[in-house]
Amino acid sequence: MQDTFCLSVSSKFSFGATTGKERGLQVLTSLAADMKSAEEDAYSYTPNVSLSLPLGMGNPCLATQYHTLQSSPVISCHQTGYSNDNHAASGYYLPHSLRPNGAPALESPRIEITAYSQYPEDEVEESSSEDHVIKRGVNSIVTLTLPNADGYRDPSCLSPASSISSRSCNSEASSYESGFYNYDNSPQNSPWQSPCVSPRGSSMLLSCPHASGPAGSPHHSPSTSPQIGAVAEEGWAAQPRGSRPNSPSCSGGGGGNGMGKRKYSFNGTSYHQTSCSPNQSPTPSPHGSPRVSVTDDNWLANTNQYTNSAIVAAINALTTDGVIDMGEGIPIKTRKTMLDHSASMSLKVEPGGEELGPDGELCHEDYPSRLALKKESYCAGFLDVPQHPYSWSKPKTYLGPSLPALDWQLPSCSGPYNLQIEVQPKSHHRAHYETEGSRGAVKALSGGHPVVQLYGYMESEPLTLQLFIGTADDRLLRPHAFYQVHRITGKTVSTASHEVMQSNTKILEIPLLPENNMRAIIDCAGILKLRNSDIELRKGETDIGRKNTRVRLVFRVHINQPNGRTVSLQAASNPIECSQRSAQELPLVEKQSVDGCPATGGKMMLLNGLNFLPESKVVFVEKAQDGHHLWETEAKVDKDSIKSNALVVEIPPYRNQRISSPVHVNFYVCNGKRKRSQCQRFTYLPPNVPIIKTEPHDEYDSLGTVGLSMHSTTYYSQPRLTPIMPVADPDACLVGGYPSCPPRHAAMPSSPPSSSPTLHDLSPVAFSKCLPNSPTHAAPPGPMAPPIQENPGRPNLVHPPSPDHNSSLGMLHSQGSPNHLNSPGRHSYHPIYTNSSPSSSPVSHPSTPGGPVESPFVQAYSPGQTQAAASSVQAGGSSPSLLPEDASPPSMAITVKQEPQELDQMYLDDGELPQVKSLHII
DNA sequence: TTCCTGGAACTACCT
DNA sequence: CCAGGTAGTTCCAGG
Repeated sequence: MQDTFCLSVSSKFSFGATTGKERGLQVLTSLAADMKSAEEDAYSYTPNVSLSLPLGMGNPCLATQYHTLQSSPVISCHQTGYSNDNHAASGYYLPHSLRPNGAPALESPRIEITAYSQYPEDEVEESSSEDHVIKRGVNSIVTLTLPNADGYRDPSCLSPASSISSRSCNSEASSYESGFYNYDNSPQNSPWQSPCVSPRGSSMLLSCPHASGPAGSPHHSPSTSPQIGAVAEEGWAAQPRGSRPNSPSCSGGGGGNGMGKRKYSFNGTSYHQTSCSPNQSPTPSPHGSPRVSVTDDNWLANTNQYTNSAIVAAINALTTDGVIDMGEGIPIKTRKTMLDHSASMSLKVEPGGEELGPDGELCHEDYPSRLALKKESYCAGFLDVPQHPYSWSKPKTYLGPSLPALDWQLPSCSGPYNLQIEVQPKSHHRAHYETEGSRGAVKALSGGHPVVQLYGYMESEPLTLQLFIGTADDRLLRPHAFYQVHRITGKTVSTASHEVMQSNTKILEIPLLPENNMRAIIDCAGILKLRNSDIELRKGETDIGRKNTRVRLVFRVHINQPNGRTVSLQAASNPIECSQRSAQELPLVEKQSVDGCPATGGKMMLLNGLNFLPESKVVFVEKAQDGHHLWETEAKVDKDSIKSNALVVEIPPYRNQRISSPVHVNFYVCNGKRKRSQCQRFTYLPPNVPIIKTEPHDEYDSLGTVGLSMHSTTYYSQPRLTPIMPVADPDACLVGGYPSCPPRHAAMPSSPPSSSPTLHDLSPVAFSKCLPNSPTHAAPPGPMAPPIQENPGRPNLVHPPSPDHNSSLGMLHSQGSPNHLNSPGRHSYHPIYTNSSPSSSPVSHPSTPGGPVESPFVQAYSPGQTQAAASSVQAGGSSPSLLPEDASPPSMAITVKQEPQELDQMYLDDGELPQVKSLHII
């Protein structure tokens, strides 16, 4: 953590110093390195680390910083709200843990930053209890120069690639680039919001003292963005990419790889890009800002979210102030850039015809000459969006700082609310490159499109459903660095949407209307693939693009509560394979009729999926934590029953017929060397244990009981698990392993909740695994944030968790629960999850811990509670009962930071080693 | 004309 | 260092 801190700080400096592109790069690089180290540390699971983690789950450091930067101003507010009022809440995002720890000033600062990011210092001060901390944080934040950090990642990554391609400009790239800027800009923070919102937002903010003043500043908010811009610039500098040209140049085809080698020398160029990018993104910003003001206002009025947005806006306004402060650390140049970007980038306005005029104009204006070319596209993008009854005008606001970072793990249900994916997306969707045309929207197996519905929401105000592309690996769910959601427009698209950049992640915002039963058909979301080389060049980026081709659609909804709190729910889809090749060659197991059976085996299991061949084999394997194969056997496949999409296998007897507790193993379908499906979970049960059937949708429930994996979920999750397993403790991950998860948490240290979040990051893997639903998600660990956020200034309230399901559970599910999707109704989640959740919860969420059901949230908010909860959860939750094995300490004891989850598996299978960045044994 | 798609060529990298 | 294979990225063409 400390390191992290230092890093961040350094980054700032760098920033300041960085004026020089190259230097900036270097700095960035160094920072990145630091960042990584920090992350690793976090993973390592040091208390301190844990703290850091909260910031950026996936990329904690970076992300965090980003947020921080952006958020910094905001943060103060939030904190106020959250932290002050809710310790728990704060913990939630913030690292209570820190406090618990006694958190050194350092830590606390970070955390807060990360979590909310964005409060004006003033606000911070206001915050009472945590104020001190917060202030520190703020200060630190300011000092941190978060912006820089942000800049790093974002800029580098996105901008480069995206910016380059013309398309990129338009679509994703633009978004990307914009994203950079956006990030900061990110609606929330940024600019546009602030502008629009500000007025109302201010009012909103009023609730939060902090906000008040600032509101006016909204416009200023951009200032905040500037920071970002600065970052971005530098980052960009790193990458040259003029545009596609570069990439292509790199290689004809494979160029991408080569790109990685691209040198910063280009930076200068990149710089431009950066600037450009902003422009591109600008569209958004420009539009956004102007429009926003209008729109936002409307929104605010209309939606709760707005409320949030309003808050955000207020924050932004404040931020502005804050920005200024921050500005100190940042080079003037940078600031300007940032500002611009922010403005431009922040939002892409879509649709609304309303915006069209303005947007288009704005966009053009903002854009640099270069952009001009692309401008059209951008603008077009905005304009294009089909109108809906529902007007988007102001959407995004809520993105604001108050909202949890994208890498935070959130529950899918809380109290009466339950966000579910009613219709899951197909397991394969070929993502398109910026150099390609769109490959259309993600589709559902049925041929339609994914459907998401929010249950339990009885208000008349529409809400905004956020969608972004998340990872599908074992680690905690977080925005996928190599993929971005791509907004699809056209006659065939019935759902309105608009893009927003948050951090480096593009978010598609879709209206959830009461008249539609709070149900949205996701026919407007495609997936953009970013060149690996572009992303890997980002500072702070630790993930590897190669074979990291699985993603999940992550949906979020933020519901404002009468008490001022905001309930944030998240649901992640089943994994989606995005590569052309794998989609054509690799077998895929989508469903398994049985999750487990007695050790004697002999039962038949039906597998549904894709690419099954007559020569397909089904192999059951059991790996030790260290990855060693303990057992492997080929199951008998009923050749006669093999179809491309289904096959029947006879479950082989387990090596030990006398197991006293469930044993988790994996199995996969193999079509040949290197052509094997992801590992699926399977549990051998003691003779007297009832067999659980996986039913496609309900599984969770059953699982809950047994802790068995969920079928569908399993599919992908397993893979992840697999990787993890080898490394850390597979078991933990294993479905059955849920218990294990808890243990981990426990192990995790309870580190104070605060820390926990961070920690979670580490543990995430485990979590993810644990979480049946979304293996991927695993929301886990660390970052799980309580579903409910308190608004600034508010006391910590506890939300009654949803009675139905343990809120905590729900939360867990949400993320992982693609399965859930199927059964919309099912809110209920398995306690098991809860257990798992605990793990996750421990950290951030109280909610998670919520295992306890209702109060999870509360816990989350109150640090103390959180911890307690977490621990309790873990301990109790771990459901030792569930699986002794899982409980097996090993899992708990060991925390591994893995790289791309999937990768791990894949690599492992291939012989490639999953990368274990660090393995800590507690 | 634009958007989608499906296929496949190219190239870099890994084994 | 070379060959074979794999995977990422870019192109092309048809609906």
